[in-house]
Amino acid sequence: MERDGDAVEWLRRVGVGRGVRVGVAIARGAGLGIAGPDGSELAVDVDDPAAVVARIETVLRPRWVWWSIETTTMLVDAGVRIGACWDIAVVHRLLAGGWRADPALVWATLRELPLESIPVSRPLDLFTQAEPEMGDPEHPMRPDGYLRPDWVDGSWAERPERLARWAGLAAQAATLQEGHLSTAEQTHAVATARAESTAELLCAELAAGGLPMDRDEAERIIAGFVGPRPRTDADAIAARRRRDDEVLRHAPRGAPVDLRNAAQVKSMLWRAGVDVPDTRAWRLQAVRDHPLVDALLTWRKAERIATTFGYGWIDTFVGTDGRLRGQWSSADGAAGRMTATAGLHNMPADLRPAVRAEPGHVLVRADLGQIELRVLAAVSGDRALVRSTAAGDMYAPVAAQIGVDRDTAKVAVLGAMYGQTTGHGAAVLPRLHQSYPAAMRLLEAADEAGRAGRDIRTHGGRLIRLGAHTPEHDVDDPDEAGLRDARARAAARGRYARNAVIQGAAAELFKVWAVTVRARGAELDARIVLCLHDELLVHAPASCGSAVADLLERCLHEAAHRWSPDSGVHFVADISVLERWSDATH
DNA sequence: ATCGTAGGCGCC
DNA sequence: AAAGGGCGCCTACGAT
Repeated sequence: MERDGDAVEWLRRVGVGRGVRVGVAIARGAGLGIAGPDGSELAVDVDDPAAVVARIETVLRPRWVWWSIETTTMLVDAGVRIGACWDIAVVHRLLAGGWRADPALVWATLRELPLESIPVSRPLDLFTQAEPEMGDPEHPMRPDGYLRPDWVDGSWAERPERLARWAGLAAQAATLQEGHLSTAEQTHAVATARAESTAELLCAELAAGGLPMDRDEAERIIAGFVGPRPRTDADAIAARRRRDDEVLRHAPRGAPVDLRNAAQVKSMLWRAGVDVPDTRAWRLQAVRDHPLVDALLTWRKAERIATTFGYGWIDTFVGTDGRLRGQWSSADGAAGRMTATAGLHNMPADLRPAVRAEPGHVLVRADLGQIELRVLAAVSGDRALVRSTAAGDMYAPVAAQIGVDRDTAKVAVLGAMYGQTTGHGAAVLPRLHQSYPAAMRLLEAADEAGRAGRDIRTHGGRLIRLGAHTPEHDVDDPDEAGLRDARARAAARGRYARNAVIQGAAAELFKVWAVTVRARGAELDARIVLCLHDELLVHAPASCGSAVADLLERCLHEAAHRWSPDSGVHFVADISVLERWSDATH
């Protein structure tokens, strides 16, 4: 191991250039460690490790390898703009499923050591003895192959030499992970791993940057639903009372009703002559001509604003700079879609006029058209379905092919992807099978795996864990209700798996698109400010609006090619340059 | 008092 | 015969 020296020169010497993986470990106040592709390590004792990383990034543009989100956050907070990374925790979740992805588990998994025996550090007390040291405590790995618990718990960050070894270990872990990905049956799992890693970086930037909001406009919209901002608690209670009374004055006389209690609402409706199995909005919509029901539905909408997207929401999540900030996760625990808190992913359409470009800027919005159906074509390779992706509106050729109207075709296709087999769609399901056999087989195979409790992988190689669930035939001696229950659960797992292969693959393509836009948009000063499953919102200088729109389109085709090079599937996006998010013609 | 669950609803 | 997936966030309620 070397110490200090010029990091850029050292990395050049060990063969690092654009896209070459470089292990890195940083800790404020303790410097940084970096590791080259040949296994050599360099310890750098500096006060500002982020600045060193930034300089290396500018000159060499490597692919940074790190253990987890802490490094990502530290660099983003320091304002360092990283081009490409390999996030070991993110790749571990992709390969192995589950959420836990700390270095001890990742390393034991990669070394194929028993996971039950991963050592943990226990505080010393009267009943435990200090463990005898195994091997050299200055090295992160014990002779038995496991990582030292004290290193995992944070002593890797104590000195530059340790940081260098930690970085070297990260580089080794990434190489092992790449090996596993390459031998998986998925051909493009390595590309997915890279994109998923960089998506995690994008998430840190989204959390730091936020979504530009027009606070006054947001408050105006909220006021329209729930009245002006209450000045006192008594004010708030009175306003709430007034909203409740608008519903209750239509209610039959009798016991007082708490509108926030579904059971009481249901019985109130029954007393008013409305008999419903539950009080969900889509069910009540059918009987909206009843004044009580209409008042209740109006109340629910306002209540949503009052409780979730009201003044409190603004105060909590919109900063003084007018940016709405939440936490972002690059892959949920199920199929791997991005998630966000602070209402970023479920902001009511009514509030979207308040999402607005800053002065001198525009929002460029792009959303993918029929992404799940196109993804189904790509992952199944169904020849007929792939051909129909040439159309801007895929449902047109599909409807023509199976001989039904467009709406029926759409319901049938969505039903097949989500596991719904009743209603209009189910009737034409046999025709879907006839016309698109490979696509339907893929969905059925996933469904079957889900029912049987067999793990599956998405197109990009993400493990969907299904094995922890008991298959129905394994339940011993069930009673009738128990059997019905077990079957219902198995069917639910089937639907889950059926959906996961599509939703998960769509999420992978989306992230490749997003990180491509992130990379190519930098020179236009275009920043992604929102990712919404099939939609990107980019904030850019007004002079770049049309250039960014073109970029989004080009990046989509580049991403599709990278994610699924030989599928021949055509992806489409609806792209517009806007001042407000809501200005899009929809 | 703190926790998990259920019903509900927003978005995709 | 019947069966729609995911997420976050709210409230009420029952268990601990």
